[in-house]
Amino acid sequence: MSTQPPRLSATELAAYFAFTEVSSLLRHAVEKQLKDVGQLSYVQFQLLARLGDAPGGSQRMTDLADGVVYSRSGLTYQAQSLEERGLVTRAPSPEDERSTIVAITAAGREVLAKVFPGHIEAVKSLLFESLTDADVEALARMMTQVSGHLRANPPRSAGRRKAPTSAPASPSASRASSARGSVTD
Amino acid sequence: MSTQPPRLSATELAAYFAFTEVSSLLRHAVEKQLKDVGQLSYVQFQLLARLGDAPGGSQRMTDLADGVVYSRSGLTYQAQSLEERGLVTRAPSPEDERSTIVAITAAGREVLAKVFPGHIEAVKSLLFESLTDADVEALARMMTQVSGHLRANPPRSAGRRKAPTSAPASPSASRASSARGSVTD
DNA sequence: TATTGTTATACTCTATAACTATA
DNA sequence: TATAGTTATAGAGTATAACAATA
Repeated sequence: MSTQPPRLSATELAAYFAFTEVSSLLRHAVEKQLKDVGQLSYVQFQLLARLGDAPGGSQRMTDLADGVVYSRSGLTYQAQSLEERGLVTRAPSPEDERSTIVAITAAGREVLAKVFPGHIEAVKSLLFESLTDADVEALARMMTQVSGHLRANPPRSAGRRKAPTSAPASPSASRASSARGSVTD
Repeated sequence: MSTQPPRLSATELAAYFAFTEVSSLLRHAVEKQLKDVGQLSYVQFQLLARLGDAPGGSQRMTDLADGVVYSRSGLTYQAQSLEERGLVTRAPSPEDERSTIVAITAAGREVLAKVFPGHIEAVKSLLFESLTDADVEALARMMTQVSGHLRANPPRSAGRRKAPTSAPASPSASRASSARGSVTD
């Protein structure tokens, strides 16, 4: 009824389906492992892992959120949950009293350590076991490439506005600032 | 503290992280598009798409579930939701009165058609745009391989039991039967 | 008894909007 | 006014267990 619908080649379709299936199964398995072994959701694991890597084991809420893709309130929710379990602490930043500094505790590191082996094993056996070294290298290159592309082109609506019917976007300013893939998007 | 922890090579790590990030961002973008354009969750889209491909546009609940990885109740929930919106119908099978046959409706196909272009475009621009044809082919091969591997080796606990501390599970029977990667696992 | 599916229920997660406080 | 974070709240999704009906 309008512009030619975009198409995927047979190879692209196959790649997309298989990619989707793999990531879905892998994610599912990993989530189960994290939950079974460490009572952690995937997001919580990511947060802990980030903190574990961060210098000083701590980060501001905003920086933590960056990349974990959730809403601010979602991060607060998870951080609270982790704090209640004693895996992280939260304290106002001395430098900027508006900020909250989240820091991983020893207990947090323990959980991380407890969970890691199984996590890695799962990834190894599920994702890498059936790939050659060359494949893994190619995969790393491709995914890094795509990932960079995604970071550079923050997916907007990802399916452009429906029929706008009205003005083709007079920039109401405000939005723009979101610059680097902030929390929500 | 026990057996040598498994390790990932630097390349594997990079591949895993990038893979994870890509699949996460892609999934997020696709979910947004499906929701914006067709008020569909990803699962609902998958169900509709399956039905759309199925001969006669219909399938048994059990067969539908197979591969979508959710619990039976979860499928019932989604099927109900789709039925309420008139996108599918549900009726007992004539052959086996225990079974429920789910069939996509014309309205269901319309939604599918409405959602498809944006979906494909998103996949194209987010996943494939930065890859060469050769890359796509390699990706398809790898993912198909891994996917086959995963289907062959249904991820069990994916992270062996913790220290049981108590009774190591006296099998209350019942459970075992789940045989072929059924719904739940 | 085993299988198919639904219901009841509880819980986790996410998102929006309103709000507080600092800058 | 803009930024950082929290709270209140509502809604979607998932899982478990109990259940009903058919095979």
